[in-house]
Formats: sequence, C-alpha cells, structure tokens
Amino acid sequence: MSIGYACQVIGVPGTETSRCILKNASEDNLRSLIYHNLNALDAMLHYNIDNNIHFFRLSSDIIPFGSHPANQLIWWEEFEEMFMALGEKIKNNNIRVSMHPGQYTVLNSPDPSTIANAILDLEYHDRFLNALGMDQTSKMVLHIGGVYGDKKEASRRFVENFPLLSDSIRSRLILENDDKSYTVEDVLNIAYQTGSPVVFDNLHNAIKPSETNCTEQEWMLECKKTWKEVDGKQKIHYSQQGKNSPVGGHSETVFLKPFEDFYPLVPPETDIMLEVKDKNLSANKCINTVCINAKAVELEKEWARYKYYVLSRSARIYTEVRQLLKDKKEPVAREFYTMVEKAMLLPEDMGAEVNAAEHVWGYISKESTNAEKNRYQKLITGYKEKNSSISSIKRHLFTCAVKRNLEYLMNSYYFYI
DNA sequence: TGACGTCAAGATCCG
DNA sequence: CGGATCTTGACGTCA
Repeated sequence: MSIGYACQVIGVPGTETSRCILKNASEDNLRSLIYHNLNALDAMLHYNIDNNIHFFRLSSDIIPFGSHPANQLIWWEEFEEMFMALGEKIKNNNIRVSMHPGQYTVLNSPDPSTIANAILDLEYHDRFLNALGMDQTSKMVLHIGGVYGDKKEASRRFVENFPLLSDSIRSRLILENDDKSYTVEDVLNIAYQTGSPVVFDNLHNAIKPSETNCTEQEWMLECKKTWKEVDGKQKIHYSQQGKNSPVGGHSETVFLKPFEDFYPLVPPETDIMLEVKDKNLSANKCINTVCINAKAVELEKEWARYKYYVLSRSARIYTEVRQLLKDKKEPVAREFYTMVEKAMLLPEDMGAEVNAAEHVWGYISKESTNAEKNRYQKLITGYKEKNSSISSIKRHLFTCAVKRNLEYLMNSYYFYI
C-alpha cells in the first residue's frame, strides 16, 4: 500500500516547474524550460525518496506544449540521458509514477479534430513515460469525456475510438469516474469492453453516485477485478470536499479523521493517490500516521517545517505540540497532525501572526541591512493597522531568508500554507 | 458567451 | 526600479 500525491512539491525550493505562453514558445526557450523542469523533477524525486513517498503523479507540464505543434523538438532524444538517469532513480528507489492528461483530452468527442488532439496528447504522455523507461505499471489516467445528449452513444464512441490508440498507450490507460457525467458503474461498463483497469475516485463517486446502490468498499472491489497482474497494484484516488470550495473542489489538506475512516475500506495492496491542495504535506501526514506510525523522534523533521506555521496560528497549540514531542509517549503521529489541523482551522489571529513573524525575523535581524529592517518594521506596522496583509510580511521574510540561504527557514511551511 | 480548473507567466499598477 | 497585485493562457464541454 503506497500513498502518493500529484505533480508538485510544496515548500521545497528547486522543485518548481516553469512554462511559457504560446507566442514565447521558441525552440531555445522550450529547450531551456525542459532542461529546467527535468532538473526540478529530479529535485521532486529526491524529496520523495527522502520522505518515504513511493507513489507520485508526474506533471504534464514538464514538456511545455508537449502535444502541441508549437513544440517540434525531439525532446525524448535530445534529453535522453537526463530521462535515463531520472528513470533509473525512479526504479532504483521503487517509486511508482503515473500521469493524468487533463479534462481537455477527450477521446469520445463527435469532433474528429478533438479526437486527433486527444490521441496526440496521449502519445505525448506515453512517450514521456517510455523515455523514463517505465513499464506497463506506470499508468495514464483518463476520464471518459462528454455526453453530448446521449451517454450510451458517447460511451459507444469511446469504445470505438479505443483501438485507434497504440499498444503502448492502451496498455497504460486506466479509466476514472468523474463528478459530472460518468459514474463508476458507467466507467466499469466501458472498461469491460476496452479491457482497461478502473480507478475509483471517492469524491467523484460521492457527488455523482451510480444508479446501482453499492458502498465505496464494494465499488473498490469491483474495480479491483479490472486490474491484471501486468497492470501492477490497483490505484484509487482519494480526496475530501473543500469546506469553502465549489462542489468537487479539493480540501486544503487531507483531514486525518475521515481518511482513517476510509482507509480500512480500501482493498489490500492498493495505491492511493491523494488529490489535495497541500500535496506532499498531506502525503507525509497520511504515511506517517497510517503506514508507519511514526515515532516522536521521526516527527521532529515534520515539526521543524510546521513549527512557525503553527506558532503563527496559535502559541498555545505550538506549546502543546512541543510538549507532545518532548514526552514521547508513543504513538504520537495522530495526535501531532491533529494538533496541526486544529491550528489550520483557526481564524487568522493578528497577535499570533506578529509573534511568529518576530520569531522568524530573529533569524535575520542581526545581519540585516537598514533597508530590510525598515521594510520589515513598515510592513509590521501596516499589518497591525490593517493596511497590509500578513502575506506581504511573509514574502519579505522569505526574500531575506533566500538571500542568506537560510535553509532551515526556506524549508518552513510557514511560507507556503 | 462564460464558467469550469490550473498556476505560473505576463501585464500593469504602485510607491 | 523593485515589488505587489491583477489578468491571461490553453484546452473542450455544457449551461
């Protein structure tokens, strides 16, 4: 059972990908963006290895305009060595990678040019995984597409178009239920005909349930039957409805309580992809709690990154967490993350924010320039008088930390959530 | 015709 | 001029 997250690493400098707009997509620019993004991917893998994360979705944006005529580079040859090295890193560290073409890749459209573009996009993703040397267990997730007023006919068209895809693509494709049109039951019926494995998405299933009334556990077991030996472990998507988001919007973090209620329902030997705004933070939280039941000493690394954030929400919770880790009464992972969640749910408190900012400033103040000091004081005053936001203070502090390469600060979640 | 989702790039504004 | 904030992009479907 691996727990993973999608595309981005929060809070680790060097993992950011870059892009460009169409009019700037010159050969040279694309080349340097790809080079930059492959290095970013290397940093992401390094982070995952360091944090015991063995399941990861690769961003489709690593090759800008990867399936667009604007990009004519033979990138898989030009960057072959980098791809090989990345692939070795993935394999040697037992990481499972997957990709997820976006909502605009529609294989069942009535418009032939849309289908042609969808095929090009699937070819791009497949080529990317092949360049890394990934086998058939590295999957590409796809939704069924539009309904066009007739779901039966649209489903039939999906099945009809499926053989247009290459062997490699067909062996990688897995199909997911969505929250608008195709229920897990609809997807299973299509997948029986294409021979594709099915990804169960719990939030989509909750928003758009199947006509047949089955529990989440029953649907996951139905999906499990579509996974063959060569496909590797069954995959599911897990997310929670965001409190202030539109229906289907993902939560800021994966709250432990509902996740731990769900987890026992998941069939054994299943990989769980978390879809959540705080990405790797939630992956670490869930892995440390349900997979390895991390000890206090192992949570120190997490605490180092969370501490100023927690302090900025509540000095009281900050003290509680310190006490918890000091007492070392095992197990503490659940208590630790529950306290962090409690801090996240608090409304912004000006006193707590200023207090935390002062603590962080303490790292910088002694060797700061007058300009930095003045700016800091001005921002604090502005914040207290409600003329500016806490984020402008954080931005300034972060810039100062980066200038001095203060890694301990730069890695703090305080700046990212 | 605009919302949907994504999030950095690009554009513009501000002091 | 640097930094902050707002808008755009690139895709297809659907109301």
